[in-house]
Amino acid sequence: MSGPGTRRTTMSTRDTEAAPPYRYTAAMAGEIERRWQDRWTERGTFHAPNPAGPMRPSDGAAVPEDKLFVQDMFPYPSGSGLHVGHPLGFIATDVFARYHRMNGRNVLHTMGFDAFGLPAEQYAVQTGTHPRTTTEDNIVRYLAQLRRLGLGHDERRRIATTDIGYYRWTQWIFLQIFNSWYDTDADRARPISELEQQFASEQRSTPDGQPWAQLSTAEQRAVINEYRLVYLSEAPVNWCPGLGTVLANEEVTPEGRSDRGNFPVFRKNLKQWMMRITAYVDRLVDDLERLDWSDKIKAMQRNWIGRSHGARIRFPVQTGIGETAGIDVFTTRPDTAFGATYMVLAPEHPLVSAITAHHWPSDVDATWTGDGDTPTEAVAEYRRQASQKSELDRQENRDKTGVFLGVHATNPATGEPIPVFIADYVLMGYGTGAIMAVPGQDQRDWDFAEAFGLPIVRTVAPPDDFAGQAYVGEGPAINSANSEISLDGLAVDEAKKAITEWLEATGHGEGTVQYKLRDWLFARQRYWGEPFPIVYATEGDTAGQPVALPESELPVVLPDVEEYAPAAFDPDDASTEPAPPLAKATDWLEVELDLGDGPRTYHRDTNVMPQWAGSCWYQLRYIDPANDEAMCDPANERYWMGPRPELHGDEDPGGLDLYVGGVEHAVLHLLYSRFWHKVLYDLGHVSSEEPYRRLYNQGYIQAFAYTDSRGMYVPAEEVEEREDGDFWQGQPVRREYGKMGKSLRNAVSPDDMSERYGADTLRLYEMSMGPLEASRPWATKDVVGAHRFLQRLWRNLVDESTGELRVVDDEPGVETLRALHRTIAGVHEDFAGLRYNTGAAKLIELNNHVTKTYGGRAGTPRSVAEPMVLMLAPLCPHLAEELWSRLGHSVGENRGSLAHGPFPEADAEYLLEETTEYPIQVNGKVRSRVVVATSAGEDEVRSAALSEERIAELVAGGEPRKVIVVPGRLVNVVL
RNA sequence: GCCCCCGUAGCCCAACCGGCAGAGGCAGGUCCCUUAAAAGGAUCCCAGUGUGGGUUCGAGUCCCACCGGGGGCACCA
Repeated sequence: MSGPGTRRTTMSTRDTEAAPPYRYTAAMAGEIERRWQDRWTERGTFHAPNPAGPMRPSDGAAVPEDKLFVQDMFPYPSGSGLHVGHPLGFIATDVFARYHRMNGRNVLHTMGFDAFGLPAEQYAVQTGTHPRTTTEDNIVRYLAQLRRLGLGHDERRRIATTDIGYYRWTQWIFLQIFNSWYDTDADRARPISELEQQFASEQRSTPDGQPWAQLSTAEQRAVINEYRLVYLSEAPVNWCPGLGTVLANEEVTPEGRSDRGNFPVFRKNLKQWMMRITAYVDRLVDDLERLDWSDKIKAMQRNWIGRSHGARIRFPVQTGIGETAGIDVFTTRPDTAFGATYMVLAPEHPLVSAITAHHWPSDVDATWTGDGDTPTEAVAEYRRQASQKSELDRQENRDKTGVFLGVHATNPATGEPIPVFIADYVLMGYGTGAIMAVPGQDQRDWDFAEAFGLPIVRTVAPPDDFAGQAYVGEGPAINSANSEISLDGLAVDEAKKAITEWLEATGHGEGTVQYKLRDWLFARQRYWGEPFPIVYATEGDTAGQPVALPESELPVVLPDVEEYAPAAFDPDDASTEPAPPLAKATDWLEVELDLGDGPRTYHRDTNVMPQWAGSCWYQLRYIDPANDEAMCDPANERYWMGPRPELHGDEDPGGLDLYVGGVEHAVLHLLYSRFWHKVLYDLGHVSSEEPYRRLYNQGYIQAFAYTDSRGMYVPAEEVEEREDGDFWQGQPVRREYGKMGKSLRNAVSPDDMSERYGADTLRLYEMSMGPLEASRPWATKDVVGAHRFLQRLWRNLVDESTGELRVVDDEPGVETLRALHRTIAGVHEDFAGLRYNTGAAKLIELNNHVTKTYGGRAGTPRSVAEPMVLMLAPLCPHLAEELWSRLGHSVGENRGSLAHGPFPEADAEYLLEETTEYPIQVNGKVRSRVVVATSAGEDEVRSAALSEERIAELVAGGEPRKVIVVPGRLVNVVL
């Protein structure tokens, strides 16, 4: 009889017979891991005390001055759970936190959830399940997966952005920003009340000059609203019918589609909430220099902000009805103004209609008219065509097109008339939407000039051997003089300075700075997000004006609604309008409030905040998660995040000590978060000027994926790698490489790896497969190497057949002590520098030495075993705790846990060898070697090398030209 | 098109300020244990650093050009 039951019995009997009973197997690892995870929870091992509030030390002791705040970019709890790529950063921060905790620092490390977001909402739309239910179920699942990895989080500090107790403070911060304005003189945000005082005391005059006191309440409010850091504006925004919401610029891809979901995005004029991030633009750029971030991320932020210095120049032009208007252009090259031979406006430029001529000049060039009978006609047709071009069309087709407006402007530098065109290579969204075209020094202008037969004048002399068209490099100015000024002969920088002074003196323009960054569109017409703490009066002269709720009205809780969907829109239908789901929550919508002028009826704002809101400030809530009085006690913020110039230099902006996450948030989360933090700093709520002092971007774990002959993905797990190729179920498959996930059918789950090897093995493998910042391929077959190492280490300390400790009190030999202390010194450096791959290699090397030396003896000397276990602990904490406790540390301080140390210190005595072997090179090639005392001076080493037999032979009695001695390294004899 | 990063053994990766190319793991070979097997033990094998120049006593490391891979930006005035 052979049923499934019989078979299983046979196999398990075999297993138990085969493996010694006390071997470190996956089953034993699992048992050890669960046991220590329970102990850590019971004992609150990773609870980090705060200086103030409920988390201050229970015995009244002061918190250690030496602290470390480590943070991961918190995950969105998706329905598909974690794959082995996700925890790479989580494990890395855990190792870092554990290492520093063992070295006596007070370490804050926890993890929460970025739990508002589209997937739960879309699932709700499909199934009717409340997004909160889906979200909370997913969080439970994530927590189980995270727990299994043995992450040493302070679980008291977990938050989810969807917790009402959390988003109450997100709303509070919104109100702080709403109730602030940017004082450009003081270069900081200030409370709105101070602006009101300035108006009331006439220290500041109103925009139209009317005395403040004569304005009605509604008028006063309207004036104030224009200054707020959050404001409503009617402007072209990114409308995404496919998502039913508007989006921020940062959420739209270069192809003009939504970052999430890849739906088409249309420009549409809508009234929307904006955050005045542009007020902080200079500080956001300049303070990058004070941050310990990779150059790559800094470059991406600088790029996005796009600050360029240049000048604004006004070109006079006659309108169609004979009036003089001015076309403002922005240029980074005012020095080339003498070479501006024509002008171009963006097709959407507001001046176009006003200045377009009614008739073509008699001598008009046929290629300039776009086949229109009149300029008006040609312009209308060109505008129509331009509006229909998608972003992609624009990028793919870079042939220069445009039409002449039939008018000329005057180049203020030369005084010459120059023709004015519209062309779609000039964008309305950047600068002033108009350019002076300088074909001699700009390739785009050159291309257009060639297509339209326009004159080209060089104003910078290219080098003699220059063979290109437009010349954008350095060189002396030429052809650049009028009766008042000459730039000729000046270098580019000098010429810019000189012309800018002349422009300012003559009123033709002025030096200015231009940015690509635009204000942050902050509202979403979705359900699953934070409601705005804003209401509007329904009657009276202030009706329709936004009014901030007082703090006492917080939180504004998200109401339940019948329909979660914003509305079903055709993703390609640009004519649709946002229809927020909250507008349908009628009971919630209307509210009776007394906001200072008696009870009145208000209706609530129906927008919700974007997902980025909650992640803008979560580090502050980790610090003080249970605080009901404030988002965060200032004493706690100062301790965990305050500047420490004595450690980090005078320019230290403060912020948490290590932030690890993927590079994909370079211009979204990381920019928004810095902005909010700076507002909070200006308003005095935090002592740090930046949220994240040090940022480290981990690489991605990718994996091979396989497609069959039809191009369909097959489960990567089941693919056989053979010498003649890769096969799945006998058929050949093609190998690809990409992100791990469901769509490529190549995801590997951490639970599965824990099942097969234990979480410690998984942790060790992930940390040793390469440097943290590098992306690399996952290879399940390699995991066994990490497991074997742990088995060997276990075997060096525990008898596999009896379970007895095999550790002796003998003194280790000097070779072993040298190996040990070299390892200790190296591991310290590697762990502190996040180089876990080399740290792990050093531990394996030491263990190999121990195996070789003591494997055949009665046991491993305790004085080697203990430090080895302690050094392993940050990487493989469960196994290390288990061995540490078996080594007899089960009682006493820290109740036998090594989580708080000690961590071994290297003894300098064993780091230096008594003798050093020097390789001896002759003309750069190693010919021999010689052993001398480490303490030997250069001369001794030199003579030892020269008197070495083979070298003496090669030198053969002559005088070497040169002998180079590199102390501790080598000797090179040059003949 | 422009900018940044990376090319070291069959594979993943080490190599400090330029100083003996190899720490570690996978795969492979041989042997041991074993009726057999491996997630056991021992041991061995493997490249001259993408290519071509240059600087240097000496280059994986610095410089130049090119090739290949990855990423960012892209008609930004």
